[in-house]
Amino acid sequence: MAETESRPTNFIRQIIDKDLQSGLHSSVTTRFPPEPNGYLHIGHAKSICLNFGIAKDYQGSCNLRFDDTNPDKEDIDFVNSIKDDVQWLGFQWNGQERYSSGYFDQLHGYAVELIEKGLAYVDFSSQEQMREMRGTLKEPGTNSPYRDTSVETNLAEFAKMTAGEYTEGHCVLRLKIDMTSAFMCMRDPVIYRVKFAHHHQTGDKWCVYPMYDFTHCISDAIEGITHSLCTLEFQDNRRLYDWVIEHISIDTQPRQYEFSRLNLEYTVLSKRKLIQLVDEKHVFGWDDPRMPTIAGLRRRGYTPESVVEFCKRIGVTKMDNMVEMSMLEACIRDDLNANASRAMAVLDPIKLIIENYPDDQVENLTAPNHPSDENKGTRQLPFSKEIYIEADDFREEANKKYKRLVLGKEVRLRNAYVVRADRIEKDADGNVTTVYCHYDEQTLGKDPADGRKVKGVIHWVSASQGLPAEIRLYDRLFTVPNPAAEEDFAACINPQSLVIKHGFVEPSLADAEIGNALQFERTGYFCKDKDSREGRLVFNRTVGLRDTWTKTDN
RNA sequence: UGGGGUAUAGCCAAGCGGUAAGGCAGCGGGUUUUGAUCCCGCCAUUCGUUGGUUCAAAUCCAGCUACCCCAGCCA
Repeated sequence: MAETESRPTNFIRQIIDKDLQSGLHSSVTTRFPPEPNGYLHIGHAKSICLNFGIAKDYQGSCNLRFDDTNPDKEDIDFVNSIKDDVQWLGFQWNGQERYSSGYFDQLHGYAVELIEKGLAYVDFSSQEQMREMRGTLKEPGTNSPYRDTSVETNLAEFAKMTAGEYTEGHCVLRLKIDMTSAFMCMRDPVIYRVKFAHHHQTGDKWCVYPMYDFTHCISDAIEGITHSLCTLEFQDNRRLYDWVIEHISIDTQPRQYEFSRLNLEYTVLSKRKLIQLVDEKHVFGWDDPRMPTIAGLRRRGYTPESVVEFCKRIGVTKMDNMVEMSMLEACIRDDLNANASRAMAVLDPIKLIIENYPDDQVENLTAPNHPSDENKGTRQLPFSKEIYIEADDFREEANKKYKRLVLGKEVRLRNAYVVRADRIEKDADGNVTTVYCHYDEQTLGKDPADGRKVKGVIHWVSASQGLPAEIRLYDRLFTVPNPAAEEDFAACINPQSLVIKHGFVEPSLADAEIGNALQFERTGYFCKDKDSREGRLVFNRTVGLRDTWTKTDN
């Protein structure tokens, strides 16, 4: 595909360049740290490409770490799908995958250390009380009555928490920082809560679980992460990240840098909303081809190369953004134009009968699989007296701008002969059902000998040899560019996001591979769906061909 | 006067004191047995705004404006 050859340059790579030049670091270690509470989406792809891309370009390494500190929301199925998706994108993490839960013992030890230093305390205030004491954005908070509990008592109480002697919500372990800080996250943040939940990695070993802010920075430090990259909403949390690292006995010093998350028009990219789409059955599942998930894009026919290229094109900055869908579509078209084999399929068939063609003759025409890449070879295309053409490709009358078949005029059948439409048959509703025509048998592979010009070319499928197929056409999932900004985003789901056609495809597609990209000429890019069964072909439209005609004229 | 961030074309985005890259989209034209592809051309006298410093400012300074994030025992 047409890749932008230059290496990406962005503010994070500039920081890394500086750190390497100054000798602060001699190598780079990054990490991709998803919480296994859902499937990965295209926004995660941006982070994956950033983290793994940096590791690759700087000869460093990138860890895959599951940030699994909240067993209520997490599931082993999600960790498996995430591993699959990262590998599908073409990246390999350093060694085994890691888990924050793998550090629970160490994390607990650091919590005890902070208690011993008088920097953490067990708080028995209710959640409501804690909220009141936290203050507001403009007013400082007030100290908890438990803030001055002795170290010995705190040690004992935390031990009891850990031993399961307190119920959920009864108490938490908090850091003792500053209840008047302008950073809300520094107002004595909770770092451990009681939770009697089964964990997919640690089972029932724990009934206290550490919070994100306490876990993430320490996990980074344990793994020797040099540059911890996350999204903008964690900018305030960086103060807490640094505070924790500074106050525990650990000798590495990871630094956090934040970049803006991806927003894509006409879809949603928040885990919560995607979960809702699946749970409320607005889509058929996480891998529904309309979903912006990696699994959905894959099933839709997007290639890993196209997704990586997209991430390269959108760049990495700190600016809030809303990327147009056309950017993503351009990436997959670039890839598939170069790499997809061509085929013919008729989505809205009407019959075309060639009256001067022998009744039972079936001719095997040879067609190239790609217009410019001869290495892709050729295929056999059976031609017969009765064929299907697209209903849109015929009109009883039309102006000269219409380059298809018109009654009394000629058109080229792609890879075959020139035909002239003579008469038609209509159904009760007045729709054309059959076009009768004559073909010029001298026009196979060459223009008419008498020099007459035939400007139009239309695709077709032999009626007797073609295979019936279900063809699924996808459109944007939402009717508005920014559904996340709506009061009820689910109310903006596009009712036309899936349109099913029953058409015919050329017989060479009988054993197409699931997911393998094809171009249905003049129509778009497609791939066979996993729902296909013996005798029941199902194709997904990945993206239509660029179309500068139906847009303007018609 | 809570704090933290961000402002360059319709969208994404380079730029880092020396006179506005690139991509997407769009618009013209050429080639074409895909209205695709490909090719050629056009598309910011101006960088949120107002001042200041300078021979020189998108880049430095000050004020202003707009937008995003923060008051989970979520991440």
